[in-house]
Amino acid sequence: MARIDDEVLGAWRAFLNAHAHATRAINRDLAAAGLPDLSWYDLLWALYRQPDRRLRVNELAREVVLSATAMSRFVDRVEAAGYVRREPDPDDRRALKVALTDAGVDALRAIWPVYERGIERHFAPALGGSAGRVRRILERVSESARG
Amino acid sequence: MARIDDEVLGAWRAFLNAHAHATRAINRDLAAAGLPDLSWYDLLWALYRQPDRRLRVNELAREVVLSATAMSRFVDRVEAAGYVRREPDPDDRRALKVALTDAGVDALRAIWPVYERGIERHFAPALGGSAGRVRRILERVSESARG
DNA sequence: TTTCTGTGGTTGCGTGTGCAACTGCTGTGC
DNA sequence: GCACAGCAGTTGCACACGCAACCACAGAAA
Repeated sequence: MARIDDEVLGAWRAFLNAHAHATRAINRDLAAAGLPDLSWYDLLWALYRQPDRRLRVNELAREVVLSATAMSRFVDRVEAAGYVRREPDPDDRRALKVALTDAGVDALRAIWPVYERGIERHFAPALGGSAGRVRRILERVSESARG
Repeated sequence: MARIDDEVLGAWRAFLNAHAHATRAINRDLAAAGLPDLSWYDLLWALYRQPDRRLRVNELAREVVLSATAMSRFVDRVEAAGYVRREPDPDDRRALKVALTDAGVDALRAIWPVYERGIERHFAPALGGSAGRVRRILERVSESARG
């Protein structure tokens, strides 16, 4: 049933399992602390990274790998929580800028310690000294699958 | 905002992105070929691996990392497609065995070529010669996150 | 200008998911 | 034997997702 290299297939299966277990574990930790989902952090962090802390809905969707539909509704929820605000884009009247609010920055800071600890406990130890190598490999995966 | 090693954090973010892009790419290929989702393959394959091609709903859920709820309904769909059959478990009248049917084996064989090609195109090239190393690292991630 | 193609964002619909609550059964403790 | 804690599996509910269809606007073409 397997013609491709067994180690490659094994790596793929391990990849799927590792992702499922690691994200579940971290989301469990976050929920236990009464904090929102991992994906909320990713969204807020994507905005925080920007010089003006703003991104169009579209760009945000690409940034956290979500469909435009899902992002539209996701922004609804995060906006209802007060962490972001939709603003008209002066350069393009079709578009909307999603702007990080102060409450959003607070949320980011509240989530990070638990998230960080999750990464440290569930992910980092397995890397040993190969973090850089693993990073480059996984970035290549993103790259070649994005097309 | 980041106290942990930047390479570790970078590896984590690359991990999330790689997973999102790779599974999307492969699911897109499968859908284009009129084939079911990647997760269907995983379910069928988990059964195929067993000596008697049977697993309890519970075990199946652990195998493909899904909640019992989700698995119950997932089995509904796959059973409706004729790829598996629910059978009473003679050893425990609470439990049900999910048995792979011949049509399920056919489905497995139909899906595999497209799936394989997806792995070869979107995942394997990035590994270079490190498939074994990556596999072991990711298996350790599963391990330490499963608790 | 006017038209036409295309893009940004949202919404209706069908579908997938988890949690909590439930049924039916197991197995231990008494 | 009989109660009772606990597990296997399913279901009601609330919520998240993608696709296709839609509206408003942009930008090139004529």
